[in-house]
Amino acid sequence: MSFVERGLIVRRDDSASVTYTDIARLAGVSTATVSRVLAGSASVSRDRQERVHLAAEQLGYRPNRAARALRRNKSDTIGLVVSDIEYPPIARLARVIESEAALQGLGLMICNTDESLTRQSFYIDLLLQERVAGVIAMPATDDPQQIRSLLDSDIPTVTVDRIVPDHNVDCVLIDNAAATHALVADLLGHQRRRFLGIFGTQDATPSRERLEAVQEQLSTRSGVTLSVRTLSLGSTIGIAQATRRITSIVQESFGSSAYNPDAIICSNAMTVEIVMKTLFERSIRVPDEVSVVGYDDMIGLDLFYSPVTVADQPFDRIGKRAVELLLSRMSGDADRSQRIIRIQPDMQFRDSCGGGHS
Amino acid sequence: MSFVERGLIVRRDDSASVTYTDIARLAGVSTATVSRVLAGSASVSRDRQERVHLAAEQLGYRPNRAARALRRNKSDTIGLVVSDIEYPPIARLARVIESEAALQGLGLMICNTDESLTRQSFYIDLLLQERVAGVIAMPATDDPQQIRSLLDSDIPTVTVDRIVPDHNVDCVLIDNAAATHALVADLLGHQRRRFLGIFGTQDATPSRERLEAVQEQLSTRSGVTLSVRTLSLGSTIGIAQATRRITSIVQESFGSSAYNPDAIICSNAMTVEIVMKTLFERSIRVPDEVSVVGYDDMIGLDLFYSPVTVADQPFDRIGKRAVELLLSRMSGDADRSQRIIRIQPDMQFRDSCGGGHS
DNA sequence: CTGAAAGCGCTTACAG
DNA sequence: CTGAAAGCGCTTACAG
Repeated sequence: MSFVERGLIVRRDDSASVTYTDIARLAGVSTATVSRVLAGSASVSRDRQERVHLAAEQLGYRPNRAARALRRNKSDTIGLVVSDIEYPPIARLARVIESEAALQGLGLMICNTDESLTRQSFYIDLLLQERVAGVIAMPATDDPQQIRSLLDSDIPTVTVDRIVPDHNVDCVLIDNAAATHALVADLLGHQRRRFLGIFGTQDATPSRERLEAVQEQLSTRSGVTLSVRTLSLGSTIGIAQATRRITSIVQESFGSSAYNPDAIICSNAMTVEIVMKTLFERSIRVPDEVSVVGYDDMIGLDLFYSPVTVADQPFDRIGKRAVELLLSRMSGDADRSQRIIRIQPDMQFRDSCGGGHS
Repeated sequence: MSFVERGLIVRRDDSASVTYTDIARLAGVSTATVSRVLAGSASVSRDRQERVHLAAEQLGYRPNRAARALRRNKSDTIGLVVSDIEYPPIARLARVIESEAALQGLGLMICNTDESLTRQSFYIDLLLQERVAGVIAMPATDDPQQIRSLLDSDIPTVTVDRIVPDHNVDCVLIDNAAATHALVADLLGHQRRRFLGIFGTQDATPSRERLEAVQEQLSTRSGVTLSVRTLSLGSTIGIAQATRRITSIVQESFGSSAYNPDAIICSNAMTVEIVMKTLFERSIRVPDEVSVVGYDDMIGLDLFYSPVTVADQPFDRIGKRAVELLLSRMSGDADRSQRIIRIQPDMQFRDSCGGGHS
């Protein structure tokens, strides 16, 4: 072990670990050769290759990722920046990305922003300090300024779900217009005429595209009305308050002098959940009195008292594509234009729309 | 910037970053002093402290975590080893741990094992390569041999949910006996007499403790029967096959010549979901014909066609305690005996048990 | 309180 | 194909 010959000035406080020096000595080669063999890079004679591999194994060599990262100014870790890992579709995204990253020997660092721009900046800074090899992000907003330091770095970045207008970031997201059209068509097919749309922040791609699509689709219909409520950025109000907000939107929408929608479009699965709960508590029957549809599937949604029709975002496929794009950027082709990949939604027609898919 | 004076042998391929050398020069101090100031360690004159902080700010200094990790042989990252980040209670655990870690400036690396011992070993090795500052793990089994290299390292480790018999690992988990007693008591209160228990691998703490508790509690009751089915370790069969297994357990349990339970105890929320789905598809009414209870709450479970009674594991509190224990281990007191913290379950009595909590 | 200097474990341009 | 050597950006024991 090299510790026997290390200077005495600084002592390691943990059990000595095996280094290239140890392997080199045992294999009778230089550390440069050890590096070449273990990195599988430059060509080394077969004989030496074997000796190095054997020595490494005998000594139980374990690479030191920090040393490698320092030398190469790039770690073998990628960062995942998301709003909320607890949101089931995002958990699925994380799972897929983690699994693909592991295949490349890359670690995955999770960064949960709660859609707070402050936390988002904090995490981007942390990832820059870490010199991560790449970042997959679902930024709180589409604003490039909010992730400026990441864009200005040379760290390959791919966004998911949200298009940041910058040539340096690819994006993978579903076809929100197609998803919306399918949902609205199903509602119209069930003779729904009074729509209530509950959408998220218009500072991010999905809710903006979805709202636009609904408005466009309904604008040509006569006798059909649309009432829209948008929520502000998650961070600015917090989850508890968002829940209260949605609950009150639903409550205010029903009653003798209210809008009384016969269809509610919810921009995500949490909204679906809150809406369904509020309707249940107020004994407003789904789908008899009102249809409910949403975006994003979630485990159990098909077992609700009225199974909910949704346009699922297939985050397993989205995650895989995102990793593909990221790896491609990581392996060099950095100076090209922005790639935007659209994935088709996975429609789940269930009873909440009116039963018997139209 | 220091790049102007760096040797020419190796060129940085990215934009030059600010280092201690730059700060030291601008502040007119040594790099040692810069380190002392920015690490907030040894005492430095107020005057120099200010100059260093000012210089760091002016230059837009960003620490290099790899360099620090290499020098200290320990990174500012902790590892989280879990079976499946997509399982909602675990997603919550990850969220809490991530949030607590961020408060300490620690990154969180996610390791998803799918309960595969191979993947578990792979990830432990990765975390060792990373020289993580600590690990919180939900190991696939209680067997210390499976995480031997982690235990043999000097990396502080805390387990969650599963007790690994080794003095070097603290553990935080719920009081499985109390949870079980509460569930069984509720079932008995609703005159249930024919129990079917579907438990997970007996190689891990929770299912073992729960099964023991059920058996013990029912053994003193006359006229009450218990049929037990246990599933093997997740990895050995995979999720799809586990689903099929549970589905067929339920299907085989009902029919003229079958056991026909009037109460099903499910060892986790995924089992609850599969059982509820199978019963729904077979039109077996809950709770009229059979009660269903489980462990772990999950969003939406209260909106099921029959809201499900569960003993929730409060993973937010569990996660916080785990981080506390880990930080305490990380700050030194490593050579003490194993600490085991029991958290009380959070009972959610709902209709699936028979309505109107007994 | 402070600085000069060594060294953490790798990678790689250079010179054979 | 191979090795000697420099250097990545920090931290810290040592000597003032």
